[in-house]
Amino acid sequence: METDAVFRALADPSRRALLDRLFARNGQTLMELCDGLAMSRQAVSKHLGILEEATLVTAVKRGREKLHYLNPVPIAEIADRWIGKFERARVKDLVAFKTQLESPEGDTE
Amino acid sequence: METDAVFRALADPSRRALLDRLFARNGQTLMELCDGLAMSRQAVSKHLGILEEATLVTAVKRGREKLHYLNPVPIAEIADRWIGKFERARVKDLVAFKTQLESPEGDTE
DNA sequence: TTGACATGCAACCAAACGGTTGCCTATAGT
DNA sequence: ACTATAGGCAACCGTTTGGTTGCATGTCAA
Repeated sequence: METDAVFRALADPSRRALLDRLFARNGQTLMELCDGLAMSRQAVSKHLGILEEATLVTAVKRGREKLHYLNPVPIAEIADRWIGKFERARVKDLVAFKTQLESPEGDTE
Repeated sequence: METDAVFRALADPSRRALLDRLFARNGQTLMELCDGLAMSRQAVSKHLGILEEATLVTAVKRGREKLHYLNPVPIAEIADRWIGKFERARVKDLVAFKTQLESPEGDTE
């Protein structure tokens, strides 16, 4: 897996927002994903292209539309292979504790 | 936590390499971290500044040196709060896929 | 105290990035 | 057949980014 492409794709808040939207409802078209965002269709299309290149999003053409699907596997791989090595065990309890302290609701972003 | 700063800090391969180095041996000085990298000292210093701003690295001055320490908490928090939900999505999808395999007609509920 | 060493600061530069606009292609609906 | 709709492509633009160089500051050691 090209780890770098995944990290760079995740670096932009608009792209993370797009992943959030696909997480909320999978298989959306470009137009649907544009809806409500303060960006041109072409900007969203570029972001989706970057997400596709990082294999975080898979797209299927259906007629004149293009349906976009979230692929969480690369993220999970990063969590497993890269983040996991940073002393997951030692920190796990601390995170749970800190999370509870900071915001019982938890922020998604 | 400023999630965005962490994601942006992680987006650069040189910075991830620096985290790797600190993971291998914690508490290194700027000079030590420069060693072997094809970059000027100032470039490394900038990277460390960005990592510090993202709270991924903590630094302590000791005399004329500055010791850098890896702080894995922000990474673990991301894994927990943000990546975790996509992992759950993956599990869900796998379950759905498996269900469909087992009963192609779909469940009657 | 003088010189070497570790780091900080600021200006500068090319390249990448996020976004726009304009135009083109293909499919759907009437 | 014609028109509206969904999307793609490419040029362009301002800002950020990753890097450099030059100089300043602070600290150790002789």
